[in-house]
This record gives sequence, structure tokens and C-alpha cells, in this order.
Amino acid sequence: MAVEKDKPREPLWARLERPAPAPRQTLSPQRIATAAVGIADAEGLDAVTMRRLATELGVAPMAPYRYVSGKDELLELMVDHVYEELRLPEGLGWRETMRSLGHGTREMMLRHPWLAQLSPQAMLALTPRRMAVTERSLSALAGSGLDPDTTMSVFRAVDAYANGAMAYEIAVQSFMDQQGWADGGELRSELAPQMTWHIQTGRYPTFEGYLMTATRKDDVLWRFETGLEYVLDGIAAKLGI
Amino acid sequence: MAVEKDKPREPLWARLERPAPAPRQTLSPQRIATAAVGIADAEGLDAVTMRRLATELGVAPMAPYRYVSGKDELLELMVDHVYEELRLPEGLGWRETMRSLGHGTREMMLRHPWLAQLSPQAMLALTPRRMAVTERSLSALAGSGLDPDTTMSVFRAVDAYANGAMAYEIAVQSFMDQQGWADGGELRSELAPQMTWHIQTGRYPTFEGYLMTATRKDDVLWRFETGLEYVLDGIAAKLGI
DNA sequence: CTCCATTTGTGTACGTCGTATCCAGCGAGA
DNA sequence: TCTCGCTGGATACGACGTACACAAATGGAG
Repeated sequence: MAVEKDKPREPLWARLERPAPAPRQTLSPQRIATAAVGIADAEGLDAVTMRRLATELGVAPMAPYRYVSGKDELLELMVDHVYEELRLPEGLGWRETMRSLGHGTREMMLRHPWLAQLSPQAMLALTPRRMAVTERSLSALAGSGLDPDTTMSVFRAVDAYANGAMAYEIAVQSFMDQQGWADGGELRSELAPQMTWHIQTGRYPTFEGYLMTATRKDDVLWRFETGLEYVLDGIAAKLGI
Repeated sequence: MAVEKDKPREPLWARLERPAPAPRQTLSPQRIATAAVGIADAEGLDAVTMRRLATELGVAPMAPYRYVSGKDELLELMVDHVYEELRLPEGLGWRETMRSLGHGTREMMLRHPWLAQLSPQAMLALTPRRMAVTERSLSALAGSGLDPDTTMSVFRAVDAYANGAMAYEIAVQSFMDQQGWADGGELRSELAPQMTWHIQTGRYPTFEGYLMTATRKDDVLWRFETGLEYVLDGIAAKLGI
């Protein structure tokens, strides 16, 4: 017996490309992905359990394992499923395409907040629809006369900003949800016990000043767009459009 | 009995401020945080288990619960512990401070890659040292004559970029580690079975072109810095420095 | 139509996790 | 000295991911 070595197992996406070898048609990757995403959307990622998924599909707990090697691949399947919603319009210039990437990412993540709590590994997963987004982005950038490395750096910068900003936005949103606050009233935001306590120590005067005088604390869209424009402007400035 | 309602429990940080009420000195938040961070650094976040932590501390599994209400608070403690490493030099201009925030975040996350796989909730946690970083950032920005909302948007943009970029960098890094690849040889990077399969479908010609012609695919620091400069340039451009 | 190899779903079981609950013992103030 | 409150220990429970061996259903070959 060799050192503990995972059997190299054909990539998930390769398997799915072949027409299903023998269809008994109660389960399918599609059905599995849809069900799992449904659970995650409705009750959060923690509710996505192999057992729960099986129940939802009306099937024994181990059944989905025929289509997915484990929970990690299930998450990959979910990511790919949901990335279908992120379509970049064709024929736009680099800036509009990148803006569209940002906003598309934002909307997709707001619809599926659990995306923000996937492990980086799962978010790195090279799924077909994810690859398609990358391809489209790079090809929109291709007309600008940049070298390949710079092109990729632009795409990654926008993607990094969008993901980072949404991780934060979603964290705040889900915190408020769980507090039962329908909307981010400014007052309520300050009333988070943790925040109140920190401020009351008097150690963060600048922050306190912000809390008391800012007027767009709850305008999350404004914040996202403002940041996105920084990134786009910076790209334009550095690269001469 | 009221609706299932968690007892409001005093914020973690408030409790820690009081001098330990009765010291029997075998356990302490400090010791707990250090041990937990040690485990996570050495073996990854999954190895951080309440039981494992207790073992490491030479204590019964339930003992740490006296200092931490559950695993979530343990993670908060870990985050705070590690944020001590992120110190922003004083007296710098806004741009140098933000650059320092970016690089400081990067180095901290490279030292503690598990930061990238914390749930957004845990990353949102308002811990003292995190608050201190925010305070310092905002105060460095304060001299630039920006309104409070814009000031915050600048800080959040840099923070979002740094976090998003590092989530990606760390995911790639840990993937390579787990493949046993010491360094991101370009060839090897292409050899990831998933990637190879996708490329071979011929559906991603632009991406394929990038893979074959790019020369800085493995220069992760260059990529991080380039993206960070986009953000900083964009801020400077949009706000007139 | 029949038979069989292959594929698809089932049943059972194991080890590990987070943590609720109750208990024992120590230290300090009366 | 007694006792109260805090500390850490012991035990236990339910849920999780998944390994493994089995049964049922399928479609092509004869």
C-alpha cells in the first residue's frame, strides 16, 4: 500500500461532461445543486448538511455521494450553479465590463449570502461558469493593449475588491438580520452592544466622530460603488486608460 | 418561558477588562488565545477543536468554556490576538498609512492563513485591536479634508481589496501546499488537473493565452502591490489627493 | 424474452464534533 | 472556621461526514 494517497479521481467537471452513463433519473447533479442552493438560500450554509440535502431530495443520506465525492464537491457544485447568474454583457469596453463584473458579483452574493462564508478553497474552485466569467473579463480587457500579466492584475484587483467588499457587506447584513433589525437604522447600528461598549471606552475618538456625523452609514450601495470607482479610476490612471 | 432567547451576556471585551475576579491561574484568555492560534498556525483552522485546544492546555474539554461562550468567541479571541501584529506607523500621510494597512494585512494573513477561512461574521468581530487599526486608519485619513462618509469609504475600499486579494492568494498557496508543490512553478500551475481539463476543452482561449504567455504568474507580491496601487491611485485621482 | 453486468440508491455503523449539565474542590471574606 | 463563589472535571447527547456492504433497477446481448 502506498503512502496515503487520494485516488487521483477524474475532475468533477470531466465526469459531468459525459452523457450520464446509466440514468435511473431520481438524482442528478442538477437536482442536487438546486436543492443544496435552495437550502443555503433559505436557511444558511450551516443548514446544508448531507443528511438534510438527502431528506430534501427524498433519498437516503448516502445517495448524493454517487454524484459528489464529498461535501467539498457539493460546495463546488453549488458555486457553479449560482455563477450562472453572473453574466457579463458582451461588446462593452473594459471599464463597463469590469463595472459589470463588480455589480454582478454584488448582486449574486446578495442573492446567495452563503457565498461569503465559503472557504477560500471552495471559492477558488475552477468551475466552468466561473471560468467563463474569467474568460469574458480577460477578453474584454484584451483590446486595451495591456500585457498578459497586467491584464490579469486588473481582473484580479476588481474581483478582489468585489469579494472583499461583499464579505463585509454581507457580514453586516446578516448580523442585523439576526438581531431582527429590518433596516440599518443609524441609531440601532450604534446600539450593537459590542460597538457601544468599545465607543464608551473613549479609545476611538475618530471612529466615534464618524459614527456621530456620517450620513451614509447605511447606504451600502453607495459605499460599494464608490470603492469600485476608486479601483476603476486607479486602473485607468495607472494604465493610461 | 420566553421565546428562545440567548441570555444577552456581557460583551466578551467588557468581561476581559475587569481584573480577573478570582485567579486560580491555570487558564486565562491569553493562554487560550495563544494555544488556539498556535494550533491554527501549525495545522490549520480545522485542527482547532475545543477538545484539541483543551488537550493542548492540559485541561478538560469543557474548561475553556469558562472564558469563552463557545467556539465563535474563541475565534474572536484568536482574531484579536493576531491583530496585534498589524501595527500602523504613526505620523504617515494617508497614502503611506493605507499602503501600510494593505501590506500589514497581507503579512499578517500570510503568517496566519487561517484568517482567510474565518466566517465573515468572525472577521466582522469588533475586537479591540481591530478597532485600533480602524481608528488609526481613520485618523490618518482625517487630515485630508474629506467628509466622514468618504473617509470611511477609502478605508473600507483598501481593507476590502486587501482581504479579497489575500483570500485568493492564500487559497492558491494552500492548494499548492497540499499538492506538495514547494513553489508555484508555472508549468506545475498549469498541471492542476482541473485547470488542465478546462483548458483542454478549448472554451477559454483568452485565458489559455494568458497561461502561455504571462511571465509573472507566480509573482504574488507584484500582483498584490499592483492591485493596491490601483486602489490608492484611484482614491488619489477621485478625491484630488 | 431472458439473463447478467453495471449502475443507482439503502442501511448500518463509526468516530468526532460542539456543548449542556451537574459535580468537586479550592480560595478568600465573614 | 465556615461558607460562598469561582474554577476545572466528568459524563453524556445529538448531529455531523462518510466508509462499507448490500439490494434494486436498468439496458444490451443472446
